[in-house]
Amino acid sequence: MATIRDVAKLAGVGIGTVSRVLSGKGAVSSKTLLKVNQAMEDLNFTPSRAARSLVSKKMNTIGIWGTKTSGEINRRTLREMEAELKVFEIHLIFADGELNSSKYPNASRQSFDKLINKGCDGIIIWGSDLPALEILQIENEFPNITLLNNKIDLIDDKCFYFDHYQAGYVCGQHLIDKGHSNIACITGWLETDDGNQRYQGFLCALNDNNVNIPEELIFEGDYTYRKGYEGALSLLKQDKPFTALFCGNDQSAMSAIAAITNKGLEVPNDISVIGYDDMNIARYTSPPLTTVRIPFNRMAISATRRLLNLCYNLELNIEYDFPIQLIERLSVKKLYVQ
Amino acid sequence: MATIRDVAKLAGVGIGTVSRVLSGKGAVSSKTLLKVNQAMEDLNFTPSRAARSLVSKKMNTIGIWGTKTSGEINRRTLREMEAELKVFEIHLIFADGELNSSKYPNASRQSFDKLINKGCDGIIIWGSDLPALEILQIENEFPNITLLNNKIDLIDDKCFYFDHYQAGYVCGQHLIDKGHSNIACITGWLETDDGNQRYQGFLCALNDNNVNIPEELIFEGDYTYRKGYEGALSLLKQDKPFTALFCGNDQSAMSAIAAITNKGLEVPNDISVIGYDDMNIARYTSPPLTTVRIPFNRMAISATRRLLNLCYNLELNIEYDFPIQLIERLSVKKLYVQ
DNA sequence: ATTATTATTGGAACCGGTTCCATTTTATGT
DNA sequence: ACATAAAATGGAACCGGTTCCAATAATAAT
Repeated sequence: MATIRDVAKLAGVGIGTVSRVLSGKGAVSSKTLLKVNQAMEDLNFTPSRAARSLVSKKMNTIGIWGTKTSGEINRRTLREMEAELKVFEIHLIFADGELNSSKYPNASRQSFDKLINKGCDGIIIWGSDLPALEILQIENEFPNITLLNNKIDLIDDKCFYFDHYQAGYVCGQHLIDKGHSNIACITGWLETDDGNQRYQGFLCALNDNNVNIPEELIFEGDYTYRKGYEGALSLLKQDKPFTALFCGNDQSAMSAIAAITNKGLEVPNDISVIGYDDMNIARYTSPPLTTVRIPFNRMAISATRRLLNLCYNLELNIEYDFPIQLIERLSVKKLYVQ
Repeated sequence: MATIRDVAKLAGVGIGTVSRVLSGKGAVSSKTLLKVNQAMEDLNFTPSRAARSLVSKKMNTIGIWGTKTSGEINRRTLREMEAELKVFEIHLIFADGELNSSKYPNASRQSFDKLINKGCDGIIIWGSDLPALEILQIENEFPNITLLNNKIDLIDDKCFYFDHYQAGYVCGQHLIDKGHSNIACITGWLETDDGNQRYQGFLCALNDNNVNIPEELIFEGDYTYRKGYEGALSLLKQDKPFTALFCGNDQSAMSAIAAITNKGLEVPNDISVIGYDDMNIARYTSPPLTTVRIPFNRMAISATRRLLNLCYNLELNIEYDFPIQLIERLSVKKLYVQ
């Protein structure tokens, strides 16, 4: 509740001096420094965010935006992002328009305008809901954006993403290396870029090894438990036997395993299953899940830092390379030819 | 970027008039209203949050605070809370001090002061990390708080919680109703109130039915997958056979089932398992998980609304009663005495 | 000792809203 | 038509910081 003028009066100095102490910029003699600090202490003074924002035209707030996929944002990831922000007293808010951009063309664009104008200093755009062209347009007017899990060549230095294609390839190759050639697939959400990429990579691995996969053994999922379960059930019903199953993420892999097990089959003895993400629970399932690990947190942190650099002229370290890693556990088994 | 003065100039009126149009309070003739609205439209005017906050002394932001348990905050819950807030253009921020209050006494209290002074208008305190006495003290100085998953009698109208005791009781009773009398338990995190309550309720049910449970069959967990897995392994190693297992939450139940299965036993044929929470995945496990459903989202929304009422003199509807519900699936089986 | 530099300091002006009151315009009553 | 009440309006003052510059004090140079 104490203002800078209260502090100035108590310390017997001018408000300019207090301001200089606050910012640490500008010369202040050591005696005055002491007096002012004491006064601030005595009055339990905290500078008003609002007043600061008013003059600096910075909200000290950044937003996360992403209509579709942000539902799955991991709380741990958010916490780590916040830890980065807290150092600079920046707030993190959710800038999701619940408006779907395809349903209301320009709606998302408008919500962006408002946000960037008044709501926050920069935005992390999560996922690939917005067409690249629109993002480029936005970036042109408002350079303070960063892309997470999306890649646009023209602004590559603001993009943080994995090579999902390669990760998908690794999964496919792994199943083949283990001797499988009758392989089924429950895809991720194909409306998202990354869902598509991991699927294409997987397909490419099979192709490179001259393994082909009948259409009936491809089930289009959407990353949910439900689709994983239903997908496995549906695949099992086809008249095409398979010994291995690639799932677009761990969630669908887990529920697919449940479905397979509930049908009286065994993983991995009857069917091997490979997931994608390495969720926490992946090591505590039955059987423990073979999957591909994505260092998502590190990526999110770099996206955050890049945005901080953009918004507040900082020079935090950033990384752009996020290697994926195959985690072999017990849900994929070597197939010996009888 | 346009200010209220720009609008006033363009519309040919005074700034007071524009302000009146903005707030909707105070008399404005219909012609001026039209002119002003047109000017705002033309200039794509959005009032500055910072300027508003400066004079209103409201940050239009509320915080969520909770050091320990907030790690598990469900993203869906957060989204629903935000939907409530968005209507009033209120931001939601995380006010977590990562400081543990027991490790740094008063640290949490201080972070509170700062937050309430300058950072946000009110705070939802999640869980029971802070001692009741301290919360009461805080509430005395800063009435704009709301408790989620915590109960303090003196400020009951600001508390939103379940009867975890009763829910625990229901779980215990259910196992007994199904004919079990050799029952093991992997507790939730006993350092949290709700972890304790569900455990005590469970114990009470057994006691009321004259079932007693040897100490060896109680494993102290902490809600994590890891402890669920380790706990089940540890219980299995004791020399005390049991036919049913109560777990403090679904996560530990799931990993306990995995551990049991990996040891070559079957759920529910050898051991019945009951969980707690009804997570999304609970219906897609093998076997599908019997559990108790907690309408957490509804509770969080009421806590949010109550806080809105407090902070901004609103009168949104609130509910205080959140009935729990036993969800019977297949992980608990009726035991027939041989 | 005197002047030129440099360090320190105080405070007016400003950021963009809201509040409030004096003033002008319009409507109502007789 | 005139007095009076009510409606509409303009803008100064303010919220609590930052910025910037003129004024003053301290130090160095001649």
